[in-house]
Amino acid sequence: MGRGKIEIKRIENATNRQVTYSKRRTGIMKKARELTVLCDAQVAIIMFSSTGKYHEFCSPSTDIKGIFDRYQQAIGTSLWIEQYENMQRTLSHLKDINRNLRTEIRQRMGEDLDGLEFDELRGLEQNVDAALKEVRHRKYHVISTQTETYKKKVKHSYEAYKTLQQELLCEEPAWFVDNTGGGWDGGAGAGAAADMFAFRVVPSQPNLHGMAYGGNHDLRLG
Amino acid sequence: MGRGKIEIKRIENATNRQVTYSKRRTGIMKKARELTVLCDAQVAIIMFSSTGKYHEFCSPSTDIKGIFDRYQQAIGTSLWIEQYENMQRTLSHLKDINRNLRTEIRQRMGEDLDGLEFDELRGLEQNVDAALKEVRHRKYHVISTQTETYKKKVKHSYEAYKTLQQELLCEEPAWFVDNTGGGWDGGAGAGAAADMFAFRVVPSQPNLHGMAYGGNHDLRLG
DNA sequence: AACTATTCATAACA
DNA sequence: TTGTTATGAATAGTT
Repeated sequence: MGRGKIEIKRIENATNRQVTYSKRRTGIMKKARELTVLCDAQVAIIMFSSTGKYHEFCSPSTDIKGIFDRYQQAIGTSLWIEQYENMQRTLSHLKDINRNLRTEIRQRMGEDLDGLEFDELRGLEQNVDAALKEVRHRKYHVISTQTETYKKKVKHSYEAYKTLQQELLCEEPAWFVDNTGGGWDGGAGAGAAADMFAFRVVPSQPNLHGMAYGGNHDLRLG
Repeated sequence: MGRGKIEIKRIENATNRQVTYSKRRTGIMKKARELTVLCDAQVAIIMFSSTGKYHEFCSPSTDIKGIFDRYQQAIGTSLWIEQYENMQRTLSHLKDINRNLRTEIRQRMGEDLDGLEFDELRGLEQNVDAALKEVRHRKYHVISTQTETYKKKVKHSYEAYKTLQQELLCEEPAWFVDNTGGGWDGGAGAGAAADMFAFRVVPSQPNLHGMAYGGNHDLRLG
């Protein structure tokens, strides 16, 4: 079809190649459109020229993605579907784990215990009891560490004050005398620290901030 | 081209349509192959006939997936990417939630407490303490329910025995006399139930079966 | 981008 | 189905 038969091999002349690509591409697209109409078929064509230019054809009433999804189904399984189904599996596995974790937390909070056997309840009790001891231990550790820290701070503060007082009394006693009325003593350090904790600890809320141990979790699935 | 020009519209005769589909399909595939060779192009074609039969063409040195990946790049972004990224997001969100849940469980087990403030520790302690009370309460409920059940069973059993004994003594006293030596009494019911629990409860393992509250969880991510 | 001499694809038929 | 063939379409080389 043309002024002479041509051999089907790569056209070396780049211009010629480009022209032929353009003409034949149009021809194929037309044929595809005709096939679509005449035979009620679904057709998708994607083409890249040697210069990287891109063209596509797709029968109406669908799109490339639609035909490709169908193609993947037809071909059995593969390409993205495998990847996709893997993710789906991972997802539902994660959801299962999630559900179990939430159940365990609720049970560790003393909820949803109806399904448990006696032995399980006893095990849970022992475990929670042990945990409670651990938490208390840690709490005491933290409070005593903080207390020590405050004792040291107060002590340092007191020493700094003493030093300053000495220096001032030597150099300029007059304006400082008024402030000596209340007085400081070494024992005040520990006392102040203890008071501070008494204040911080006792009146604060039973419920926690941060990780919300008050059972305020969103226990639905995310 | 053919023994007469045809109008480009759906061929109503199904057989004709099928024949035309087959012939024209072959034609398009040939054209595509020629384009591939002549113009050094990449071509992918997917076709579905109206009867659902599937055919494809793909230029050599690549495959359908390859061309589609290139297509998606060319078109910018889209098709499955959005879907895929949604799943990816959901997945990593679930992983985050799981990690938090595991952390909470560990903390409720008395582990990983180093990062907690004093207030958090105090809240955790109160919460675990309350949970412990709940679990104990439930445990006592279960054991007392079971005890009641056993009491009733033993009582019924005893009554059945009494009835049977009465009937046998009236009708055929001879062969039954040997078995009366051990004797049953009303109080034995409660006693037997209590013994059974003593046996079931005391020697069993500290660790639990089933949900494994012994801390035997796989706390890595699934 | 048009033109046209050719070859090719295929509609109807067997 | 598959093959044949008369005919319309596609297009290679040219302008």
